[in-house]
Amino acid sequence: MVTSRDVARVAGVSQSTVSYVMSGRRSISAETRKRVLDAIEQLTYQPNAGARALASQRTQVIGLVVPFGPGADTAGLLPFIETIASCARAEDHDVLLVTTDEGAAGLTRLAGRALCDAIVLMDIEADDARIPVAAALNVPVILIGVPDDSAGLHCVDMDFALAGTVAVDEVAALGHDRVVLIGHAADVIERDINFVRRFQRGAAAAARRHGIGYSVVAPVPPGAAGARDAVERALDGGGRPGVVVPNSQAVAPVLHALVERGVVPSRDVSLIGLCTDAAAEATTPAVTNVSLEPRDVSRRAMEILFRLLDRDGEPPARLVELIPPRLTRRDTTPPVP
Amino acid sequence: MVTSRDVARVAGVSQSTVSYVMSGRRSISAETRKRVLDAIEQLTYQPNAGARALASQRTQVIGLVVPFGPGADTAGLLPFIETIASCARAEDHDVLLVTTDEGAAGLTRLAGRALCDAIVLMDIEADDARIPVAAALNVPVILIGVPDDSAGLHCVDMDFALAGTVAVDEVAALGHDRVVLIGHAADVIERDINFVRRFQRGAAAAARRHGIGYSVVAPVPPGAAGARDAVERALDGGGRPGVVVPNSQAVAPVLHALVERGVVPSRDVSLIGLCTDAAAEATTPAVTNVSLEPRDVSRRAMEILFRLLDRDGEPPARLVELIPPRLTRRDTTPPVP
DNA sequence: CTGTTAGCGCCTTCAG
DNA sequence: CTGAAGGCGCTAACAG
Repeated sequence: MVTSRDVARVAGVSQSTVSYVMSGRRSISAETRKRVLDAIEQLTYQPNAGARALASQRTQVIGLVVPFGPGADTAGLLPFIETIASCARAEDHDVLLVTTDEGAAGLTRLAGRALCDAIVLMDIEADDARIPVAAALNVPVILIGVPDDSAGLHCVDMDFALAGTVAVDEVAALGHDRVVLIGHAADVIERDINFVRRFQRGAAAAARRHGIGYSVVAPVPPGAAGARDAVERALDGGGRPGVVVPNSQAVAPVLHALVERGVVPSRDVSLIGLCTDAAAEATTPAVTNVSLEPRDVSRRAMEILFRLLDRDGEPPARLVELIPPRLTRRDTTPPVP
Repeated sequence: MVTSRDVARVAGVSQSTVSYVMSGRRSISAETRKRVLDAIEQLTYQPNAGARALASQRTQVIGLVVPFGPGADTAGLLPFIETIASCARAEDHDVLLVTTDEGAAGLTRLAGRALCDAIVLMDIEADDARIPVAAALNVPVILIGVPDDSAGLHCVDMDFALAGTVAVDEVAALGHDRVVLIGHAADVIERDINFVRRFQRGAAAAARRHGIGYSVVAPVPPGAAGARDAVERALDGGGRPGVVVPNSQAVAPVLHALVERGVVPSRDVSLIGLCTDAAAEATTPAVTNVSLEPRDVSRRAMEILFRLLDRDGEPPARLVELIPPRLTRRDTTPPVP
């Protein structure tokens, strides 16, 4: 292993000068700097992360707590992780992965052992036992998701209420006289991730405003059978409803269940999914969707987190930030009149 | 921050005794041990990771290099990451995420800065520029994927050749007189991940052995149009072919393209996908599949990696290990006669 | 502008 | 069975 002392010897300077050249926290003559940088290059020196962390109290690591394990909404997770990793690297940080099944213990471990400088916490439940623990840590924490009480922690999430509004606005604009939400599986509802409620609230309010019918079919068991049954109930009211599916997992099954019954989306019904663009384009026909923009959410979360890490950069005053969704018209809705 | 000296003071012992109680590398009287453990509990002491790494030359971190970024096979990635994280935690290690787009630089950073004790490298190309770099590092490396030349590194992968064999064996057992492979997108073939070749080799050999027809439709552009076109060509030969789709992304589109044409899987053709069980169950109807067992592969990889980390535990003599696939019969093939 | 020095918190050898 | 002491490699005062 090559240390900064080796570099110092080769460059003919003191070890601390090497340190200062790397950190830039002191002015160094051009000539000395060059000698040091040359020595660094020649020896392919890299600073030891543990030693640096010990001395500086900075690990340059972001802890990321992701929902793995049973019952996790594992589907759209990758774009989050990917964006978070890339934002971290852009600020010269690395990402340490911790899984949700460690619970609050994972958080205290991250902070207590000084494994990271800041934490991103995903998969937040409405009444999440980890929130008070997270709030008491001595490192900044950002939540992706909005709990009932964030205990003073900053949160970023998609704007599910607005997503509901946007979806129902579109249904109304397409001239339907009623909208049916085909909702979530029972376990998701029970876990009480509050986006379910938030979406429905936005959708219901929009329906009321437009004066169109509003109903919810839920819970929807996962798989083809559950979707078939839900579609059956959704079409029960007759007419030409707008069908909104605020559940990524259910979009494809519902679509297939409709097609199976000979119901042609865009002609007989309108179908709008709440899912990623990738998922919306993967089905046949491609589904008109309200997108969850995981990348925007993650990017914003990291922005706030790094502001929290800088003592000078003031963090945003607003504790909760909601990222607006985007509607993309595809093949399961007719053109807007 | 509470340190081991604080614990020592409270317990009335020396700091080194605290260290020995935690590591167990020295026999400690029952009474002393209890006093120390009580103090640890009382103060909720946790050892500082940086200090420990500096002193012990062990970070208790596994570096995981995952294929994010453009053109990555992002689909079935999560089970790998999840399993690797869980195996790491089971051995009291954490996982540091590095993305493929850092290339070889990511590897030298992980090792050079002593950010981790060992590295898992995924998404290996046949002629991968990172292999020689990885082989020269001073930390153990395990490859998930098999390059042409592993430079002495241990590799684990799915047995794609056997997967091809198993799929075609099933097609033959179902009485089809020809099998059609609906292959990969052009970019995957060009990237030269060698599983494409391996699968086709196994499939072709099996077809020859059974004396049935064998043809490949490739490249297949992503999306519904590409699938429709591929299905058209696949059915061109007439009769009642067995269709094998060794491309997770294409399984659903191909299925839908078949249904669209009024071809009923299991009655008119047999359809076998190469994909995860989750993906196979997500379509309607559920697809008979040969599963890639990412969990088995990851588990085995971590097993080898930790053996490589133990100086006493001898690593397996065999450098390349292939995990056998598993065939699950679902709704797109008839019952085996 | 540069060098010297005192830790950061823990592991581990050497003494007892 | 336990303590004392040195050092892991780096940062950041303090002293010129």
